[in-house]
Amino acid sequence: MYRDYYCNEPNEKLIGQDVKLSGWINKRRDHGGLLFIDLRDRSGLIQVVFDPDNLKENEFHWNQFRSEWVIQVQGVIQKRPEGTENLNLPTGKIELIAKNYKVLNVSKTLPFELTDFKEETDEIIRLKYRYLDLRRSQKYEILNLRHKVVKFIRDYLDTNGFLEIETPILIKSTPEGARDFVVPSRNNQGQFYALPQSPQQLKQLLMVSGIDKYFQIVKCFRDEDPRSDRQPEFTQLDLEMSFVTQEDVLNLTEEMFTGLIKSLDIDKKFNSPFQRMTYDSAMELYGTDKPDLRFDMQIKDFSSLSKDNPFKVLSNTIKNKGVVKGLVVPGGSAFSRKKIDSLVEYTRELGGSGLIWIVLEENPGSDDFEFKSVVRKYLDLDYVKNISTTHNAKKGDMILLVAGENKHTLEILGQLRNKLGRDLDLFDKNELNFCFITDFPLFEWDEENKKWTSSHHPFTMPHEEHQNNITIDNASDIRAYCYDLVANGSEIASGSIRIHKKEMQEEVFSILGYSKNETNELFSQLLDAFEYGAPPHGGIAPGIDRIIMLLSGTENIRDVIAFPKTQSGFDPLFESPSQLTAEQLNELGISIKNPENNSN
RNA sequence: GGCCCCGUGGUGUAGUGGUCAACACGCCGCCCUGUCAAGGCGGAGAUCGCCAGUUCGAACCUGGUCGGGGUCGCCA
Repeated sequence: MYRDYYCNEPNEKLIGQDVKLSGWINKRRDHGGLLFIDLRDRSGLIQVVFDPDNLKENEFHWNQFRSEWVIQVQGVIQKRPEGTENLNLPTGKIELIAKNYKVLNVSKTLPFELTDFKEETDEIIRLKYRYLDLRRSQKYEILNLRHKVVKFIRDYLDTNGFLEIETPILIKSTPEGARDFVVPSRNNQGQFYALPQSPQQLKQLLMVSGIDKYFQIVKCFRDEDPRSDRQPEFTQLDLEMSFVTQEDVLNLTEEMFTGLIKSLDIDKKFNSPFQRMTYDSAMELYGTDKPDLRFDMQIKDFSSLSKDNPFKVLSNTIKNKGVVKGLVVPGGSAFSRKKIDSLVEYTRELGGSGLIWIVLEENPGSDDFEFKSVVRKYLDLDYVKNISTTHNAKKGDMILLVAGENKHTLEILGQLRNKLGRDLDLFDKNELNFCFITDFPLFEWDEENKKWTSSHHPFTMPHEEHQNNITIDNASDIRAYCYDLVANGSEIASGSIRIHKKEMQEEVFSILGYSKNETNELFSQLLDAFEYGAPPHGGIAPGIDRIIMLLSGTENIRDVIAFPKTQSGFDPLFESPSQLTAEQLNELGISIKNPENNSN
């Protein structure tokens, strides 16, 4: 036996007892004739005292000890002498007096320090030595949190009658959605599997099988550029239920998330019940389908007040079927000119033609209304008074206006709103604000490829009133039983009620531009199944990584994944992706187009 | 693919045209029996990501390139 306790377990009740502990040397304080070490494992630290009077001889003398050596110590737990307690440590009132020890392994000097008080080492170095980075307590806590979340979900869904079922990782490439990661087949040269972007069709087939309630905590793969909240492989809780309506799925989701957060001992407050908002109002009020509702500052419509304005930038936009919309920034008059200019620049980076800012000046002791703006000479006082009154802007505030096409204008203002929320500290970092966004459009117009695409995925059920009229002509009007769970401006889960009738599914595919042949080729496994009594069904898929980000307060998805990849999809630890040998390529029947990229 | 930011001993930083590239932590050695981010003294360790250019002279300026981060496109 290597140990009797984890390092943080001994307490005053064990005083006088003989115990054995094992762990890493976190820190060594060598006083010449006396050595203190902090012995560390995943649970924490305990101070061990090496005093020559108490120690047996050993192959290593204790003054050879170095950081990160792995040792086993046997000794007696002792109350620390008066005045030497360390209240920063849970074990700070006691210490282990070493009587015997064994060096289980030595360690080279680490490439970076694990101490918490230093500034963070460059991430690429930490990823290369991820196994060392993960020794740090903050990293362990995140992995522990992740374990608890997944454990809760499994228990909760088990209690509610769900079956956890595995689905294949080697499946078939489909043209919809993200780029696939592909795997060449040796037995079928020239043919490829694809890794699932999600087990979507498989779980629907399980519903046809009568499984009724399915879930899986499963890796999904999308060969698209990573972001701070996106990795090429990530984990979803994929779940599906038969004989359910949208309301059933949302209620289950809400109950699960509420129960989850309550089960965790974390310092976060959250709203209950969750808010509900349609996609259309989210876009109109917040300029995004994932609004951060921890703060207000809704987008306001200034169009009708601006349509006759002599300032052509405003009136001409309205004439050309555009809009003038904007934000009232509370206390915005305190912004420096430099700060305002950076907002204008930010708007341009987002593709906006410009940002009109109007600072309503604070005039203590006077009722005079005055304002500042770079377009001051084009704007009259009455207009500014008018829009201020209508949209409740007060002295000391700033009005920001964007003129242009409606959707683009809203999206720009949505991003500006998020930036201002961050810059002005408008929200409480310890708050979790959950909201279901519902009634997404079934289709979206893809301007680049001049075709309709699914806004969620092609298996989404349209609302009843559109079900008998799924045509190209009204494609933009069709709303769907499709929903997202959004928290603090981040999409946490996404789901829908699915189509379960072959004819309706075929109508949707035809609007997406698939011929009958293509539909059969790519989706016959699902369409055939629908002919054998497919039940109504629907589900949702929360992103596990994002849930952990939210709960742990981290801003980067790499922090919640044990072995993540960089933004270029590189794994610095294994140095993958990597080349194959000539024999491997030959066996797969693959030749490399640019041999200079493969020197094997 | 576009845009923005970053790259200096092992780690984190300073250094914006001119002698041996500075500091902290870490590391090595010596001293030290109550420290806990121990302390004291001493020491080693960097051709400033890479390539080219400008210049009498480049860590510093310019161009390119590689790597990292953020973001837009992309992500059914």
